[in-house]
Amino acid sequence: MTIYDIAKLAGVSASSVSRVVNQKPGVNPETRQKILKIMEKNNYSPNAIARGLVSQSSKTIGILVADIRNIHHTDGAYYIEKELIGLGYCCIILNTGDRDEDKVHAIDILNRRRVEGVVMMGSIFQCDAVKEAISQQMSDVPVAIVNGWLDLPNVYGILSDEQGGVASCVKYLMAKGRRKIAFICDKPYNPSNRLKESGYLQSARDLSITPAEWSYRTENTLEGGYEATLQVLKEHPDVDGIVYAVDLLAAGGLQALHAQKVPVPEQVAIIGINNSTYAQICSPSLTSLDNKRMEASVMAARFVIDHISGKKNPNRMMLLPDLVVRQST
Amino acid sequence: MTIYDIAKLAGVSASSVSRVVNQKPGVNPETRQKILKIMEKNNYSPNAIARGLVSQSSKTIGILVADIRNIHHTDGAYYIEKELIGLGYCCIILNTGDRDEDKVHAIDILNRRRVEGVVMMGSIFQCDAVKEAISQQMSDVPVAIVNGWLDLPNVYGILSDEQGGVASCVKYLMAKGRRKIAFICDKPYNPSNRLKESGYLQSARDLSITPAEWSYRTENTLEGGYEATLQVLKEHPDVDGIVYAVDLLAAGGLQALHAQKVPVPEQVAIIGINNSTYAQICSPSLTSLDNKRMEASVMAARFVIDHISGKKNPNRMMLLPDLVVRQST
DNA sequence: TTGTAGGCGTTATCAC
DNA sequence: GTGATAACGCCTACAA
Repeated sequence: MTIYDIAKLAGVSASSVSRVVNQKPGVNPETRQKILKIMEKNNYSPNAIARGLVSQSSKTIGILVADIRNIHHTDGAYYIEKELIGLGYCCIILNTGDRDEDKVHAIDILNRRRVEGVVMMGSIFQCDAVKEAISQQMSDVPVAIVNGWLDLPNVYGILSDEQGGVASCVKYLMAKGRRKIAFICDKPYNPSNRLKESGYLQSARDLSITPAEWSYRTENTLEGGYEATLQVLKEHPDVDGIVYAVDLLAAGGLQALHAQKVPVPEQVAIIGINNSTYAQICSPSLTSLDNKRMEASVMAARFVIDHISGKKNPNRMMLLPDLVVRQST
Repeated sequence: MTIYDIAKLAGVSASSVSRVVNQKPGVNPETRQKILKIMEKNNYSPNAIARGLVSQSSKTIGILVADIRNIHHTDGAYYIEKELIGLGYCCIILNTGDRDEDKVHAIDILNRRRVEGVVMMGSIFQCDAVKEAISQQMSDVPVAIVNGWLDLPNVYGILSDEQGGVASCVKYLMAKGRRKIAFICDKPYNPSNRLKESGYLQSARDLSITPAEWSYRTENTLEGGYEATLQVLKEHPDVDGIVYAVDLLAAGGLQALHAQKVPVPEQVAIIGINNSTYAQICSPSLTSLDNKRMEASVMAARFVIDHISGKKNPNRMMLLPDLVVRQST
């Protein structure tokens, strides 16, 4: 059912139908009613693809996520979709995984579909491969990176002060009298994790330990946190505080501490990052660093929209995390 | 940059370029190389919108979710996207919320974009409003509903035996000697929850209680589970088992039981549903009903693809849940 | 092997 | 207030 079909049924031209569909003036009220009625009867629905072709606008935004199952990313996607849907945009969400070629491939897919903006969730998109792909293929649409940044004119970086955040976690534990503080990070060596690690290494210099020997890496799973924590306990029986790069790891660590009958927070105090539901569910509940992912996601969507509608924004900004104190410290 | 631009640069016609782009035969190898080189140099990328218009196929699938932040739904979306991306499809994910008009509106959006298939995640899409919208606007594309079903020729229902699942939870508790078993369900009165509730009510008839007085409803949040559990303890101090409709509620319940110094599972055994990460994180870890959401999601994607490629499948099928036993029982 | 012409469904620009 | 007509970028006969 096209505007031509409707036009034929109504005994008018396609242009008149188009005017009615788009609620434009310059059509006789009676004709309009007639057309409207026929459209309704045949439940006509305009073809967004044809519309996109002629108007040169897809009304589509791409969202790139390493893994949509990671709540931390999905939460952001929710707010982005919410911001955009009201403006007539749809979101195409692509899971890229963490391989460079797949990230570039995803950008290619979005480019072919002529998306009008892109939001990338996570620091793994802060890499040369993505930078090159953007500058080659998407140099004319806004790209916002949540928790990352690339030095290109059309890229907006909404960063979180991860380094300072982790440092504040360490300092909080120190203020509580802890001196043997370990750090357990998830594996992917992405910019975010590097910052977290360096935040730990720097602030831990004030401790009576060799920080590098107290910094661990493991898989971002419950088991990963469990195993790494056992290792910490084995290599450093005198540990009295652990900062985990992610709540999920802390949850796994908590189970390891329980298994070893180590009282939390009495003997070992622990802190997670993300302030997720996991942190609330754990027992004892987890003190966790709120790194403002939601706010960052909303900003990302706004920056993309603003760019489309010609409004200016700074290319780079940083949000400051807050520590949410619960029972584990 | 269009095929015409490339054609001009290469001194050939647009159709030759088109043939090269689509890797079709009937073009001189040398010409092909020349065109290829020019495409590369100008990093030409075909316009999927124009292509969609002429080929009458959007290569797009819509995914409807009440709330993408609900891991239970997102997990499914992940598998669906994974199945489809390799076939050249992209997914548009829409958060509908639970209001009928918003669900219908979402269907309208997908229809305008001429999606070639739809997957709806969750039983809330099993309702008359959606049924009417589908039969009016999307009667010619496959629609798969995960955990729901509508009696229309183009709709596939991949159901989970929620009723039997909850009944088996109750029976498992009975086999463990429990006799005072309560049921706490989340609020939305959707088909899934009705089935869960009736599964409880039926199997609880074998107990020495009045089931209706032991069946509760609350918000689907940690606090909801907490409060409802306190209420159960208050109204039925002799409770010795609780089945929660969702792991998150059980996690909240666990906190309430802890707060009231009720030992789990010694005094009260509890079971959740979904077998999510929450169940693993809790302490004690939660026995939980695995309702095969992942498998159902993969099936949904398959059915949609099969329908598009002309393969037949049953309109309705049911997956059987498994109980995953952990420490809470 | 190559090029031309028509059409996919819409919108926008003109005439009338 | 209306209706032709030409784009938009691509694909596919069909003709050369």
